[in-house]
Amino acid sequence: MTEERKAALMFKALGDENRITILKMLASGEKCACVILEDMNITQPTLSHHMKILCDSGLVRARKDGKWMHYSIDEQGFESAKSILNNLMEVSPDNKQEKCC
Amino acid sequence: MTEERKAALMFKALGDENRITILKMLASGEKCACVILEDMNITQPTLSHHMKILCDSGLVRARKDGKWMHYSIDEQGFESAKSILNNLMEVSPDNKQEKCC
DNA sequence: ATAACATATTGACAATTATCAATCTGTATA
DNA sequence: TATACAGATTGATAATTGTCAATATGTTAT
Repeated sequence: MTEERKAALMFKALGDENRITILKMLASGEKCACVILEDMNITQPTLSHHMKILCDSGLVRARKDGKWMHYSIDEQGFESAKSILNNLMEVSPDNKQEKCC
Repeated sequence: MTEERKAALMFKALGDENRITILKMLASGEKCACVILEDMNITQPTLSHHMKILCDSGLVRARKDGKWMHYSIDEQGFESAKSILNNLMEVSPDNKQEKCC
């Protein structure tokens, strides 16, 4: 997978209003799915869908406890997002300044 | 507009492979549209569409010079993106830890 | 075992977004 | 003024993504 694709996937995960709301909730600590669901105007399958995207992106970790799923921010994933954002600004060797028209 | 919506819009702008490629090109300095277009496998209207999204998000600035458009990274927009990302982690007053199931 | 519950998965549909061809607008130049 | 060029806009279509109802899976309690 290209760097560009990786970056785009990470930001796609962040590019949804409901997922931002979920991340903000998780900022205050681990939450189980049912608590997140209560505070949001979406159905349970939709929440499950969003949690999958957040976990796949590395931004969120899941912990199973009996029949409950507990979700929390994955700090490492967030650091990764930050460095992807920072790396965008850095000039790569194959990306030299071209003479413009 | 809610904070969540603003954040989602910023990350949506970043959540496209072609736009990431464009941003990487701009990292090495200002480029005119025709140069960007040459290096990418998209048509001129599609590029124009992406540039609009990047400019609207505040990540890129446009400068008109005769019939050419020159685009460059807007550092302030990038700082804004970074702080949105950082603010996600911060606990807001209305976002207290709830007792979980 | 059975029932109740939490979450995941599936499949269908709606909304959004990316893309292109055609056309329009504005600018420079012959 | 006429022509050529750069980029924006429009309208149509394809691809992707978000959403829900229905159902499946796995877990706890009766």
